Amino acid sequence: MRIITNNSANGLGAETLRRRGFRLTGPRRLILEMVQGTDRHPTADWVHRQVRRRLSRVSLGTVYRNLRLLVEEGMIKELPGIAGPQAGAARFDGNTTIHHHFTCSECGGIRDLSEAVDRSLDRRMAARTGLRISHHRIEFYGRCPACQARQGRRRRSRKRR
Amino acid sequence: MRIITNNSANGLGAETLRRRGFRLTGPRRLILEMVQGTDRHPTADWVHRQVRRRLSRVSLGTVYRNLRLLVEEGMIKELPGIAGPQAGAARFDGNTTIHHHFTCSECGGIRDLSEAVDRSLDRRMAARTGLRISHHRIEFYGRCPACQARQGRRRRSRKRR
DNA sequence: CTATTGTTAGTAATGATTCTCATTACGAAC
DNA sequence: GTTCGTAATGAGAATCATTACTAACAATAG
Ligand SMILES: [Mn+2]
Ligand SMILES: [Mn+2]
Ligand SMILES: [Zn+2]
Ligand SMILES: [Zn+2]
Repeated sequence: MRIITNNSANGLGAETLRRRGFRLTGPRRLILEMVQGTDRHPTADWVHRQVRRRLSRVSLGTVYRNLRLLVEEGMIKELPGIAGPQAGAARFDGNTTIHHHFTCSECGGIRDLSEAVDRSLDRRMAARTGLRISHHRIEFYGRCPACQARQGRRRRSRKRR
Repeated sequence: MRIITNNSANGLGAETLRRRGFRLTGPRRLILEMVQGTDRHPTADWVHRQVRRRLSRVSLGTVYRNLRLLVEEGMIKELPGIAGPQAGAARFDGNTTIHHHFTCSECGGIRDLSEAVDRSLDRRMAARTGLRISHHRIEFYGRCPACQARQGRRRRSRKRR
C-alpha cells in the first residue's frame, strides 16, 4: 500500500490524505504530529523549530505550505488572530472540535475551554437578525494564573512564542 | 484654549486628549473621524485612503501611529484578527461599547450585532475554570445577505478592503 | 526669546507569509 | 530496474502589514 499504516488514531487524517491522493511524507507527517501533539496553539515558526529537531532540513516554506494544506483538508484548524502581545502571527489548533478559548492578555497564551458550545445561540441570533449563521466562537480574555503569579512588576515581558 | 472647541459629541475624546496633553491635530482629527464615522471596521489602509481625500499629504505611518494612540486612549478599539478572506490586517472599530460581531466568511465583511452582552457568562466561566476573566467577545460566522444573493458562481471574488 | 516637547512626512527596516523555480522523491507503467 | 509524469521540497526572492527612525516643523512653557 502506498499510504500510512499507523496513524490510525486520527482516522480522518490518513483517510482524507488517501482520498485526495496526498502522500503522508516525512515533513508532512511531522508537521501534523506537532500540531496535534500540543495544546499550545502554535505558530508556524514554533512548528518549524519542532520539526527541525527531527528532520533538520525542512524549510519554513514547507511548514507553511503544509499547514495551509492540512487546514484546507480539515485536519487542523487555524485560529483567527488573537488579541494581546504576539498578535500578527497565525496560530494553528490540532483540536478540530468546536470549542472556545481563553487568551491571556498579558503573555498571549491560549487555553482550550472544554465547556459545551451552545448551538441554540446561533439559531436565536439568526432569528433575531435574519442572518444565516454557520457557527460562532467565543474568546475569553483575562490574565492567566502564571501571569497573575509574577505580580505587576516585570509586566510587558514578551515571552517566546 | 488650546484644544478643540467642537467634537463635544464624543466627550471622552477631547477630554482625554486634553488631560494627556495631546493636540487634536488635522491628521489626528481626520483619522478619528474616519474610524468613528463608519461601521465597516476599517483597516489602516482604508483609513489612510479616506484621510488623504482631505489632507493629501498624510503618511501611512501617521495613520498607524495615531490609530494605535487612539486605541491606547480608549477612543477606538482594535478588533483582534478576523477569520476569512483579508485576514492579516488589523481592523479598527469606532464603537467602543462592548458588542459582538458577525463576519461573512466569504467577503470578510464585518457587522455589529446589537444584542446585549451576557456578563454572567464571564462569571460562570470563571467559576468553572478558576480563571480570572475580564471579558469575552463572540464572533458569529456565516454568509452575508449580499454574498448569498450572488449565488455560488463568482465565489472567491476578493473584494477591496 | 529660547528650550522643550509634540507631530509629522518620508523612508528604511522588520516580521510574517507567500511565491517562484530548480531539484528531488514517488509511484505507475513499461 | 529504467522511464516518465506528477507531487513535494528547499532555498531564497517577493510581498504585505506594521514599526522604527530621522530630520524638520510647530506649539508651548518659562
Ligand atoms: Mn484550541
Ligand atoms: Mn464593531
Ligand atoms: Zn499569561
Ligand atoms: Zn459577504
